[in-house]
Amino acid sequence: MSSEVSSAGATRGRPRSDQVDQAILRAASALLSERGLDAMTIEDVAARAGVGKSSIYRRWPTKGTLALDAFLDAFLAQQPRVDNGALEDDLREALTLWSAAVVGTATGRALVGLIAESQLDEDLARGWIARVMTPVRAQHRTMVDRAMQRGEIPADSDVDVIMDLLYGAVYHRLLQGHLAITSEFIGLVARMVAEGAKSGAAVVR
Amino acid sequence: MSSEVSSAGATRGRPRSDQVDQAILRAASALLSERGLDAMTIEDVAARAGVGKSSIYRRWPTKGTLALDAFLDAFLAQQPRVDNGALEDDLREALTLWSAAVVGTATGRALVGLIAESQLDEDLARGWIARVMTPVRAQHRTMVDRAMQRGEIPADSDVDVIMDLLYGAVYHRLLQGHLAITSEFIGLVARMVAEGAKSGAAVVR
Amino acid sequence: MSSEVSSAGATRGRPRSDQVDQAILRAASALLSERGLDAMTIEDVAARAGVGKSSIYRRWPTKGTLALDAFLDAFLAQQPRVDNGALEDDLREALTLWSAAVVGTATGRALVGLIAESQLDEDLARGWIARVMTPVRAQHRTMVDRAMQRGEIPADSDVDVIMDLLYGAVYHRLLQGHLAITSEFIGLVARMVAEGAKSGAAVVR
Amino acid sequence: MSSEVSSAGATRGRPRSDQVDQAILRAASALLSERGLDAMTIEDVAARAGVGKSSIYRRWPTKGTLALDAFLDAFLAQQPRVDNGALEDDLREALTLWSAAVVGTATGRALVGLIAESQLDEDLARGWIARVMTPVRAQHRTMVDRAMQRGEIPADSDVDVIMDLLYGAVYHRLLQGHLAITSEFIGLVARMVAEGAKSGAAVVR
DNA sequence: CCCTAAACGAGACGGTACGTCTAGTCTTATG
DNA sequence: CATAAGACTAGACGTACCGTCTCGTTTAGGG
Repeated sequence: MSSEVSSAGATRGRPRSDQVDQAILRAASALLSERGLDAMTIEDVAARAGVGKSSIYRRWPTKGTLALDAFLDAFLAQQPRVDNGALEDDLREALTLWSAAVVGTATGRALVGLIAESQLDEDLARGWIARVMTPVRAQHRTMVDRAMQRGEIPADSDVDVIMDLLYGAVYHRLLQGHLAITSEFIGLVARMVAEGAKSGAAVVR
Repeated sequence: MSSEVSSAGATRGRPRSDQVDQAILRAASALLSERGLDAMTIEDVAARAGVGKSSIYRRWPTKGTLALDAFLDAFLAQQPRVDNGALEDDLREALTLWSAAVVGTATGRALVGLIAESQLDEDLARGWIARVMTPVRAQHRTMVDRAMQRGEIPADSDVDVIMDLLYGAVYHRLLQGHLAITSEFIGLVARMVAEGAKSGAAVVR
Repeated sequence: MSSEVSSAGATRGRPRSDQVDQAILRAASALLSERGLDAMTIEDVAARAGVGKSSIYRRWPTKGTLALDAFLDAFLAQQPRVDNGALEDDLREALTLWSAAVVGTATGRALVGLIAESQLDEDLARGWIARVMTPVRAQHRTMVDRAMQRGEIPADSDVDVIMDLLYGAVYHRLLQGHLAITSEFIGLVARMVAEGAKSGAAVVR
Repeated sequence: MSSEVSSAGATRGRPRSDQVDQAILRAASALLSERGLDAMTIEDVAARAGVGKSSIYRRWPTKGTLALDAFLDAFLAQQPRVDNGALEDDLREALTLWSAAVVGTATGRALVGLIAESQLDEDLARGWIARVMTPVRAQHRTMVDRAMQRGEIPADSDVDVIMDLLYGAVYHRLLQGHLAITSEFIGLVARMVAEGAKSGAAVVR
């Protein structure tokens, strides 16, 4: 978000300080965890980082985009690859790891806040898709790809739909809060999605 | 939300005016549709309704709860019962109706804003579950109940999980915005959920 | 400046609080004396008065107009009438009293700051003329009027010019700071203006 | 102001560029005329001159001192010597020329802004006296000196007082703005000062 | 002819105050 | 008592400049 590749080699003027980058991200990350996105103000971040407000606005256009970068520091590579040889097992394990990272944690509260904020902040919405959704889906998509290669599910399955069902269910409970995300729930979701996929239901006819 | 039953019959002083109730709701509803929840300020609602701010705060504790009431005016009974004799058809039709009401409409924007806001406003979160989630789910749950009675799916299926998969998928795309909600998508979701349910995957073992 | 006569008797809404008025003026006055107009910030005034910034902006459009009101509290009626029976004596005493109030005092620094600020703030410039220049000149003008009635100076003298010469000289030294305002200087100024007036030089031919 | 004589002959390193000097002064002068001293920011001057901010700060400690140099470019030698053989005539002509240069002109606005700023900037105040007041007064003082040599006014008159009366009056109207500077006003001022001086009123007894 | 120290442009840096906005509460006069 | 109006404290917003500080890049003199 803050990275802008200089087209030419023209680096004129005083270069941005990495220390400042780090100080801001650390402060933002801390406040995000402690108080949530809503209570994280730019002014507090600046004060906590020992930085002028303009140094923040120079780098991030909105609170959300800053929070996204701060969030990624914590969320980075927290979703490891899994491979159990069977689709249902892979799906269950992926969901279990996801829920461990997210349910009842500071990371989870930050994630929910970012989704809420991204409804209002177009920059954030784009960044969210590009830097969270896409990588995480790419990572998890390999589970489904392997199942297709194994012949466990049809080769022409719509992977996106499978992943939307899988993650949609847990995000739904996380965001609406109408029911708890238990291991039983995760087990049922994984089994249903796997069964549905095996039956060829995800093939576009 | 706004109704507070006076415990005794003691109704002293000037009674609350229904006209004021209506004026506030009409103004809130209009602003909600026009500009979204975030840009709908209590001050604007008061001005548009020709009402003092305190008359709003007397009735609703937060912006979100007011917006919820305003939203329900529009959303009320917009989700009709369907019955086609086959689970997949019922699910597809329900999703289709839901998406027609929500995708790209003012109602949809309001719905998304309310979900976002409910992450910050506990009163709203409770109201949202009680007054939107619960009724809509109850209404749609009958589709699954009928399928169980027909023997189309196992009698001990976990209906909540089925519904979370069904609605989770579409809410996911609505909130994350990573992919469009097309009729193909709806078709695949309905088919996969129906197939998964039929295979007995939703039964708690 | 802050007084606005309500055209009708319509006093709707919560009335402005006199306590707030006083608190703001007291704080502004203190800061004006301590640090001068330039270092007197609206934020400091609000903090010192225990008042929201908007309560200041509601009353005064600019820092200058607030400072003017604060200044008048201190300057009010500090320029008493004098009457010695001879124009030169009157002029000298008036200048002496003025310089005592202004040279090397907090009031003087405030006065100089206000004149400087009034070059940038049209509202303040108007207020300064209406509420400082005009009253003070009216008060001192009586000295010249009496001299005309006595026949000491021609009856058709231009009183404005006489006063501009008198006060112009001391303001000049006060603002330019090129030379000190001594009692000798004041004596010479008073004498020259009195002599010039007696010689009929101030009569428009 | 910008000239600093190097004590030894040690002029090592890259010498200051005259082009830069000129570019800064030209930009400052333009902005000073267009928008006044208050709206002339160092940042704008640098941008307009195509110069780094540090090149300005290297030469001038404050905005005021820069503005003074910029002002002098325009004001330089704009106040020519006059000699009519009679004090009153000389005074009137000097005031007339001064008012032509200053009343309602960009130069006048700059002058007023500089006087205002010099109340806050000690460096500027010193520079103002040394580089504007003193030269202009020295120039105009010759009028009074000639009158003394001619015997038109007493030889022991206090020339400073005479000049403070003369210029005090017009500066007063210029800065306070309570009354216009008309040719009638100038005529009366010149006559009164001349008459007062002739009567020996400016002699210290 | 190279060396080196200062000037140069650009622009980042920590600050500060601005004037605006909204929140939610409080205080009037009027119904 | 409810109401419309609007003042109240509080505090974040995003902007604008300040005066200082790094950068990489000239540009001259002195060796």
